[in-house]
Amino acid sequence: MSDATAESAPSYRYTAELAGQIEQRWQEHWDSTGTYHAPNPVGPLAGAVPEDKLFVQDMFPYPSGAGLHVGHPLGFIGTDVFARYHRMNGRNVLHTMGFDAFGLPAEQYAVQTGQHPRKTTEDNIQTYLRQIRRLGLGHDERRRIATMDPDYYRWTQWIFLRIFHSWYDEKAGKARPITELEAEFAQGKRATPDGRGWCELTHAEQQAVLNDYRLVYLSDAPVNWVPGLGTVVSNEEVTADGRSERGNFPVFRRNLRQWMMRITAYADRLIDDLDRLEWPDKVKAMQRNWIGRSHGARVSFPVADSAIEVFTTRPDTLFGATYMVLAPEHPLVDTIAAAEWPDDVDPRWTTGAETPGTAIAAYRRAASMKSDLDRQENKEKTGVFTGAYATNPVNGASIPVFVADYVLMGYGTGAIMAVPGQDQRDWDFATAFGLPIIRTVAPPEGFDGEAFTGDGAAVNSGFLDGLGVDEAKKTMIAWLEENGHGNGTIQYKLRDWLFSRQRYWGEPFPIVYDEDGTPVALPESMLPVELPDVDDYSPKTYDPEAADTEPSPPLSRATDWVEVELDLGQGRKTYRRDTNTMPNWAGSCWYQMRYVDPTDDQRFCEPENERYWLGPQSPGDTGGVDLYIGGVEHAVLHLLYARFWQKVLFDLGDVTAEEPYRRLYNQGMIQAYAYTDERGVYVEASEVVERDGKYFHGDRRVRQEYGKMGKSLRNVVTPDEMCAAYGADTFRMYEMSMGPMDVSRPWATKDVVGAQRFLQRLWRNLVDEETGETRVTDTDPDETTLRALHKAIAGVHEDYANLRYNTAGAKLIELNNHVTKNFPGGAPRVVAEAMVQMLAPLCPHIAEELWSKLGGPKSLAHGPFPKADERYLVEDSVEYPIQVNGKVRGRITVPAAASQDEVKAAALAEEKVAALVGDSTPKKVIVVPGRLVNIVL
RNA sequence: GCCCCCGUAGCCCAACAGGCAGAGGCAGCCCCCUUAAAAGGGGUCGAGUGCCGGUUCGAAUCCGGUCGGGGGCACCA
Repeated sequence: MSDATAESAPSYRYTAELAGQIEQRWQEHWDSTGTYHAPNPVGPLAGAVPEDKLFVQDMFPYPSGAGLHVGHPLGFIGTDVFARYHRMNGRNVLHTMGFDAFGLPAEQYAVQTGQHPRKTTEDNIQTYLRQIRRLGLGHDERRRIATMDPDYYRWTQWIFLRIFHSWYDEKAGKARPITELEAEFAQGKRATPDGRGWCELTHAEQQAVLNDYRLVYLSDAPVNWVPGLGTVVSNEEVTADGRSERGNFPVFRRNLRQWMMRITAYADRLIDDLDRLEWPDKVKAMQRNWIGRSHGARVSFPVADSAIEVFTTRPDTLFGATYMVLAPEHPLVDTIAAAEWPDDVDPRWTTGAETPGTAIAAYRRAASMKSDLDRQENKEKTGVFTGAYATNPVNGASIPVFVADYVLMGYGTGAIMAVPGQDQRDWDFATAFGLPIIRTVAPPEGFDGEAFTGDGAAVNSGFLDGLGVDEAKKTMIAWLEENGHGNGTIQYKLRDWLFSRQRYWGEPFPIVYDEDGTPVALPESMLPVELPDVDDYSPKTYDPEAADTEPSPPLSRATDWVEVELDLGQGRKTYRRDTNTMPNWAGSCWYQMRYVDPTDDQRFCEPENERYWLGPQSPGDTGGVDLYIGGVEHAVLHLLYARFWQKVLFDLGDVTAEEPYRRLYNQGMIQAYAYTDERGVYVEASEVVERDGKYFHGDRRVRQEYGKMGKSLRNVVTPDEMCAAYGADTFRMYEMSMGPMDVSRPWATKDVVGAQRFLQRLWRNLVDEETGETRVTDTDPDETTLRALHKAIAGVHEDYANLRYNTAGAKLIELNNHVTKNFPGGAPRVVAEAMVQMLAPLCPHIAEELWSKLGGPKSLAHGPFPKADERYLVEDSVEYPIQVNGKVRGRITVPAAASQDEVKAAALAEEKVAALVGDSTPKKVIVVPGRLVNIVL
């Protein structure tokens, strides 16, 4: 048998080939028997549902052309193990995966090749499906969805209309149907903006009023226009240096008529409800930071006939406001600017210009030409005096008003009161311009910094003197409100969500415009509004720097589609369709609900099914997906938008869950080494060898880098290669044992063999490699083995439940090593069965195969899973290490039931310890039950 | 600049809630099987927890400082 070639491994050794056969066979079996179908309470997928359910979800992938590398499935396998563990323990588990199918790459490919994005995307989806099927993921494939399917985006459009037909009632603190607002106007319960009666307004005027309340509304406010992409993008899609996240093009602020989602109405709830979620602190912090709630006051500073409104978080420092600053774009700049400089003007304030007017114009021009990057990198304070003076309301002081670009139009009121004593930016400006600095909070003794931002007693502040910062703020706000100079207020960084894109490959808006240009919502019966075919998929793109260009979306050129004749209740009329598409985030804002009811054509999700899978599980619970795994890169965008939609639908009574994702878990990134040669060109990482700590590609010395896996770095390893070389179970086992799920770590192909060897050993303990027959025995395992077994069972339960797959795997290896060592003739049946059951969540195929070899009745997918017997978890006797002054000096073994005094006596009697203690009396003897004894001399 | 996370054998990682630093894997070393080979079998070696200080009978674990790595935000008033 052993004298032939390399093929001469025993016929039933668990090799990659055998693993592959087993895996394919079981995948087909699962498929054909619908093993992972999870029944719904009602509807097409209805079945008998256990009360105990679990909804596990992966952040669904955008199917890119490159397919998956080994980093992608980490989370997919993680959710699968979790799902399998709970399914085996009797829960009704919903786990599936769909595709975030709209997106720019397919559209760009279409622009280049003319291939319809749908075709590209469908092909890519097939690749993804092939790859994930090979991994043996237990998905309910009946629930697969793709956001580009009209059956799916019909409901995305439907939800858009629900939001469109709603407004936020601040008093009630929730969204309500817009018809109720309209009724309030019509009944005169609510005044129109200009005081006319509702009936006196034209239809278009009425609609314009309602537009200002709708949760999704048309706005002419400044948006981020990216000529290089030919589209606008949201604030969240603009990087810190003012460029587009996609394509890295310059972004320009332009006033364009666009759809906005009134996410700001939910700012408080989006922040406050974070406390109710089981999410990583890091993600919560990022969301809080993004929403940026700050408490403070609005204060009005009179200047000539008008007044400058400022927002400040430090009203307690008002007495130290020695000047004011307006953003260059602030509308009041022109109003208040003086015609001439005052006689004694500081030359630093004028930039040498003849008049304030010319100085301001020059400064504005210079500011507008500075890119955001320049403004950021160059923090030198610049500015120019307006020639005007404002009055500080607390003390009547006359303070100069400047224009400076360190104040941003986009935050607060675009104007500030400057308190150099308590704000470093103001300090810097004041120093550069020779402005007075008044401290209003006493810094601690020995403070040698500039602006002091800490807590302390108020000074130079009239009626605030002596108060701490918090108390002083309250007192000042009360004073401002009493005297009509301002009021306490809350400011947010969060802006409304720009919701239109000038692209082809996205959801069309279910909106048409009438002859007045008033938007009209299409009735539900006309959904979906399907994407028309076009000749040219590209929006008109421009020179990236051409700020003054206009968006021209591809749909606007589908003239037959744009112009429609419809009867929308006023007889047949011609309307124009909205030619924008929704942003890529729309489809992922609600997909968990469609997973629940993927084939329902009456509702986006049947209420009973929603309540069962996503509803609150206890009073105060937010509801939502039980476990949501994905990368931390979606911390703000997707997760904030999805929470917002969820809350609107909750307010409208469409869903019972207040939050989409009750528990969130971020998987770590699998990174990899990459190598560059002397020219800096990447070489194939798999061909690099290490010699004496140096790296070589052939004979050439190469340099090692560490980072993401990517085609351009030539360091991609695919799950396909790994499955071919080792089998899917080995690959799964390896990925899960590399470390905790949330830790990023380097990929190491050479380590995969460890997982392979484990499975081979386990297989060999149960199966004769020569004959394929089982070799389990019916002998009763000894006490030690039973203890090892039940300890493993208890530990593995806990590890699986807490996503600690690396330690669960280690415990299985440990147990298997015990079997190898103690049962060379084959594993005792009870141990073998439990081991296979415990292995199943991690390595489902080999577990199924072994289970059936052991005579298990059917698939292991729904259990059983072993339970630990308490009897074997408690020890009869315990070994105590004896420390003398904290160092281990000896050991004793005593019955587990021994009292502390008995343990103490035994410890002191121990030979080596007794020698050390000698005649002296120990100061203290500490007995930690079950752990150790420490004798302090 | 502000905020957050992480530093344990050559490498990836364990150590429940302060209690014997090691569960597991890779690599190394030794032995076995083999004409030979290894994705074969058995065994074995290996760090005092980045550094300094504190609390404690006892610190990888808690506290303060410091160094190194990673991430987020960034003229947000």
